[in-house]
Amino acid sequence: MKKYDPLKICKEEVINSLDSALKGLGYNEAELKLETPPEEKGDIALSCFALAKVAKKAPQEIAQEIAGTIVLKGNIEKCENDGPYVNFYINKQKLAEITLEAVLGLGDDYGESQPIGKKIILEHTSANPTDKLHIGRARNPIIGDTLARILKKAGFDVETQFYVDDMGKQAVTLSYGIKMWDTKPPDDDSLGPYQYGSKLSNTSSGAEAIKDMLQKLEKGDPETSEKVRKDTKMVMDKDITLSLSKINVEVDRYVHESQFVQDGSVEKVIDALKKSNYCENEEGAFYIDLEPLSGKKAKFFFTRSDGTSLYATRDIAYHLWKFEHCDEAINILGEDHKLESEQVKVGLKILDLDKSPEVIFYSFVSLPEGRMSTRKGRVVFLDDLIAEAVERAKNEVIKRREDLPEQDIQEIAKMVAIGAIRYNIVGVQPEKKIVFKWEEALNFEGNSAPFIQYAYARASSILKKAEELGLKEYDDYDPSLLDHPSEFNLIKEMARFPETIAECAKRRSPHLLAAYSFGFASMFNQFYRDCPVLGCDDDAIRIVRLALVAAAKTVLHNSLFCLGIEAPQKM
RNA sequence: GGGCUCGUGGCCUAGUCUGGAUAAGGCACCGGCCUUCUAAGCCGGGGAUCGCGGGUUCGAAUCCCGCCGAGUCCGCCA
Repeated sequence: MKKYDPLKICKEEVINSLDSALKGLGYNEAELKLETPPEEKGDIALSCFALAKVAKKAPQEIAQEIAGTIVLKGNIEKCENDGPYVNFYINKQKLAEITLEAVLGLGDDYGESQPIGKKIILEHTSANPTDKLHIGRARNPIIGDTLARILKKAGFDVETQFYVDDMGKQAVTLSYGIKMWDTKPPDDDSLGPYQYGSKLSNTSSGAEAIKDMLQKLEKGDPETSEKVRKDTKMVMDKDITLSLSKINVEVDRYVHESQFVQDGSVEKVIDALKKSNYCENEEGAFYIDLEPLSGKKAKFFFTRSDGTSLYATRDIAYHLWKFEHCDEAINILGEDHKLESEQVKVGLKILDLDKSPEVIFYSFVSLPEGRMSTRKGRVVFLDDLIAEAVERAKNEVIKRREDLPEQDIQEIAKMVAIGAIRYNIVGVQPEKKIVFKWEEALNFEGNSAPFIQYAYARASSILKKAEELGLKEYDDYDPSLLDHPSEFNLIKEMARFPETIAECAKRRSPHLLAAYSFGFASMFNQFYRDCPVLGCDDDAIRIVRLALVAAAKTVLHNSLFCLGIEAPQKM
């Protein structure tokens, strides 16, 4: 497996020679942490501060000793002492050889790890099926889908799930809004069915009707269940699943909340929680006191006084089911769900489950005017963002490529627009809040998806022209002919891809992949400037550069794929 | 008021987990590069008391404490 990870091969060689050198010098218990030195100071470095502490010697001295005794072999050609550091230099031609072999040999599989044999259920989005998605909620599928793609590449068996809330007050409110629409439509035509139901819930008759429907729903009344299912499905199909597919997000499984009420598992959760020592009762409603269990000064109500369940109660049943089907569960949730998530974790612990979901919380997206609010009409919907992005991208394409037919322009505009949206959101750490600005969300240059797509299009264009020139065979390239720094920088960055994927998966950090992809595209652009491929007058060099371009194209493709961004052949 | 999160050039972000080599990019600004594979690109330049104050350490953007500012939660809502 390690032969698929060129950088790892080199690092292991460094570790092996360090091991023997350190043993020879009497530093037996050393734990070796390798780092990446600044440019021009080699490829792999060992800092000797930790050793200095154990050996009670100056780190400079130790570094010097190591550099003096180390025996190098394989792909490492040089080792230098620089102050408290030992810097290792990889043989550039050899790195080129093993990297190109790995990338060209594996193609789309380059960067992929062997199957780990672990199943992860990754729940994301799970937006209320009451309304269309706005850009704040859109952070959820973008983080979730990207992470799912990365985890798959890293060897996990991943299933993504969307938890459809077809129970509870909001679902009933939607249904009631739709029901009343026929009898007496709202005066205010800006209201959607959910907002209408919500408005009616402020009247005593509305509140009464909703409460009545809710009880029927929870007791499994067939007519009510059927209506709510139908109404929520309508919103899911029309407003949510469709929007998600526009940004390249396909969810593997939609899990309905009602399932857990109907199969009795929610009832079992309630019974079990009631037996807990931390359970208390307030006017007929049951709750768990969270303070002794998690230090949070809050009451976790898991039934209403009429005995019906609450959201977190049902979520516990869902998680019990989840853990019957996976080894690890990851949830992507808005930061407003922190307490609810804590309730679920506490509930699972009370029910003696030793597993707990790992949760990634993201901060809200706000507008420059302030927090988004549907009620105040201060909101940007995902569909509108997409439409605007496609429109602007189309103008950009037309500006540059008036030669292309309408259909190509449209396709490229779509790829660029969706890419820009996804990249812009996934590039930021989830816990940082985002203030939405059109010019940033639709940024098409610099650190953006189109920058990466452009590098891909350039690589594609070279290969296509090569083929037209009859140069489609470059299997017998000779890596030893490479010697330009831009070629080696590109190779080095390429060699880092498998490690990057593994790191992103381990840290559950999709934003690191965005940064890597941008850096790699930048390397490619520098190579493009410095090293003519088709125009190269030496046949053999042209061949090896073609191989390099093909490999770069593969890495760009694999990066973009994991980011859920399409790779255009031309733009 | 209490809990959790965030604070890095004019603006946006990486680096924080795991403390180490001159704090890394992008946008904007200034100056260059299209008779050679797509200028959505490339090269150069200016611009940072890493919110503030203490502490730990040979060494702190990074770890600890306090303060200030912002977000979020503290519903028999989801």
